[in-house]
Amino acid sequence: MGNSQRYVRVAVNGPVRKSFIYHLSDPSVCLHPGQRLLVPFGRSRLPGFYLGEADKPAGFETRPIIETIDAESFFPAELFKLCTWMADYYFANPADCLSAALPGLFKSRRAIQYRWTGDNIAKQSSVVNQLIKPGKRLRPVDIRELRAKGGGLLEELIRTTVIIEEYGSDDSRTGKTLSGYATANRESWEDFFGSRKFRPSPFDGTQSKAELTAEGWTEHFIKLSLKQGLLVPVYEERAGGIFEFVSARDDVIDLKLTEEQQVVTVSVANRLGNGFKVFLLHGVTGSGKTLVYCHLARQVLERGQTVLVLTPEISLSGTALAYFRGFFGQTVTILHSAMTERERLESWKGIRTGRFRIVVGPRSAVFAPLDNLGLVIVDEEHDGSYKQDDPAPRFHGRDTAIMRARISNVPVLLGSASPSIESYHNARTGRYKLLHIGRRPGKASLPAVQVVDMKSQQIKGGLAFLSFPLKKKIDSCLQRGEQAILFLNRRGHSPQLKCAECGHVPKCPHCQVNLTYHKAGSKLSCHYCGFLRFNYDVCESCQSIRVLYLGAGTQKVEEEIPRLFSGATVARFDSDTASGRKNAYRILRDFSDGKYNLLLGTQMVTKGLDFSGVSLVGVLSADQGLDLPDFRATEKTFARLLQVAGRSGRTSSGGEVLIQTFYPEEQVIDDAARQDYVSFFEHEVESRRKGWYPPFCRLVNIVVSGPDERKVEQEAQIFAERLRQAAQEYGISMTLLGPAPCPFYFLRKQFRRHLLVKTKQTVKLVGMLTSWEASQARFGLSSSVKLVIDVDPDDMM
DNA sequence: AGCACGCCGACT
DNA sequence: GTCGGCGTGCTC
Repeated sequence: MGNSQRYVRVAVNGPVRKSFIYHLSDPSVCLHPGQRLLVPFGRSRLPGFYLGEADKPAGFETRPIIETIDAESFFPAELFKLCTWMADYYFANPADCLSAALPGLFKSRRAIQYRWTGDNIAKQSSVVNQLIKPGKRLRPVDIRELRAKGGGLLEELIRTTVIIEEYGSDDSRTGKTLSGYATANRESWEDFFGSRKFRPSPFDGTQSKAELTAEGWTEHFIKLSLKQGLLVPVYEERAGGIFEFVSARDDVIDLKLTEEQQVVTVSVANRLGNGFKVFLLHGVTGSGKTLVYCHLARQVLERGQTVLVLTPEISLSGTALAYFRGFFGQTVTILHSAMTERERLESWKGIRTGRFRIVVGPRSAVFAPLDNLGLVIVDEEHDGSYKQDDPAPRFHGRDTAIMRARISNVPVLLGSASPSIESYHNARTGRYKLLHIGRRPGKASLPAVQVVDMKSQQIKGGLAFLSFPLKKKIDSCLQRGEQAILFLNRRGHSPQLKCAECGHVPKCPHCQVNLTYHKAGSKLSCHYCGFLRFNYDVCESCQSIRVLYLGAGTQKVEEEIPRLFSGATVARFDSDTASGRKNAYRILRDFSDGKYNLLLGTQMVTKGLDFSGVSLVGVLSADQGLDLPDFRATEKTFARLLQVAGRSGRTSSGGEVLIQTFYPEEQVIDDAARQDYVSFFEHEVESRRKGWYPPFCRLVNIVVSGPDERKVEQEAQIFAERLRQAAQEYGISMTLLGPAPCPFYFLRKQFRRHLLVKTKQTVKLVGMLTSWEASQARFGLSSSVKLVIDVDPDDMM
């Protein structure tokens, strides 16, 4: 052997953003980029991704690959290229990027399962006290326990086949998903629960586990009741899956394109098959962008190619989805956050095999393994949910989609009623081709918008959230038998509790932000970390019972509405009422069927909803977020106002919108009221130019966090200093701001400082960071702090 | 991320 | 004297 060894580069998941070199014990094996391999890593064995061949490394001995996990690579060449681009651009671990492209059921670490075999019984009893059932899976606790005993015990047990490892590349579970439980035996109910502290009533129909938990059931009681035969599990039939929530609009296929829509369609269609180009479609709300997408997609299919369509996160509402289903029936698949892992896997397989030729989904759908791509569409391209910021890779779905189109050398169409400043700037400067639709089809016209100054218009002694003009409008809307949408970007009951005697405000012990009062369950909740506190009746500081409930969230407004409007039936639509896959759909369907005449909600009501009965939209407060230290605050406010206003009068003429604000003189409010995007853009782009923000530079946000504030500050300072030096050595010109406390400087028990880099040379900067980190683990920072690097952040909170 | 190695304080 | 705290460094 010796010199004839074959060496390969492998990426493994985790915070180590570099590849590792192994040798193959069988040099004749054929590997493909992205193929999964099992490798020894430290004292454990991990799945990794094959990146390519390598030269014999100097300075260390390589270890051999244990085995290949999959017989082939799941990454077509173009997709592999996209993932490595993502790793390079967003300063991410290539393994994390590749993992993000695979269905959850494949996900590396969790895919490894351990099972007892029943071999070597003597050995078992010497290590584990409990009785071992052969074939039984080890629970995570068991594995942790074995690891804790140390000395390579787990490895030893694997070597002696007491335990076997399984690397599922596919799962063998039944297709059934548990949807909840039903009451099975009412007669014995009283016998069992009669003498207990916990005495639930039998219930009709199926209750999900979450619903039962809300009523006080514990895991323990559910298990006991199943054993006693009081409850039975109810499984969901998978057939149909997600589509039961998205009814196809059969009528759309016959809709004629308007002249404007036709022009746009032809412009993009002419580019099909002629290489990469970015189009930006600026179309007013309700202008029928989705219809344009469908017509284009049809032409792509006719050319024998496939289409990738990205939509913002929670578009379960699915106007877009309903259109695509109506047009393309079974050739379109949807990737959705509400899908089960199993459904995702099915969908993913169908895309690979070519059964589905159109994919509609949120940012993660950018990885859809489509072959022979012909067109990429990004709907609502300005939407913040395209940026992933929590787990790495912290990528931007829209920008990644553009890169995907570039790699496949096909056109990409971005659409929005309020394009991001970056995209519109690119269109203005000629990098993108600008297309425009200025009119709604048919008789529908843009709604009339009125701005109400809350400084003078509050009902005296009444409710702070409702002005007299809005009250009157709602009254007459309901009298006409029409529907209204009320938008309030704040969930819960009261965002602040305050002691009337000492002024004390209860805060989250982990995050130092005000706790929001939720009436249901009488609890205080932290909207950042989920911290809960029950039964806060007396001030924790002075024991006074005079606690004031300040401000208004959707819950409080919902509660006040019946008193304010006789005959109002209100549906609340926020993440508290619309959680779970069915609730959102149910609320929207009922509103659409006219069961309610008011829909009150947060962000969620602004996106893509299409109700013909709605003639009034009330924005209870336009100002939320305007005073946050966020360079995108204005842009987000404008987009939100335009979106929500667009829900009004979508089929009839004469829709109305009323915006309540404390800043009626602000440019952004005025532009939103006139629905004048170009005016808004001109002002905003000028302020970005002056402040040197994107699109005139790019941002990299670096967050240092940890439990010890002094340490965090100290390490952030050290990092800033070294970063400055390194940038100088590499000849990178940049402006470094900070370190400064993050806007939320204390979250989840962690103190946070951030550094903001403004530069035109992100690629060079990220390259520098990569080689720095490769030569010095964790950039030489103490491991008592965590470092997160976010390239092109959406916000810097 | 894990996990081992190593150098200082509270115990038998 | 040793058990064990968690700060530091490494994983091909």
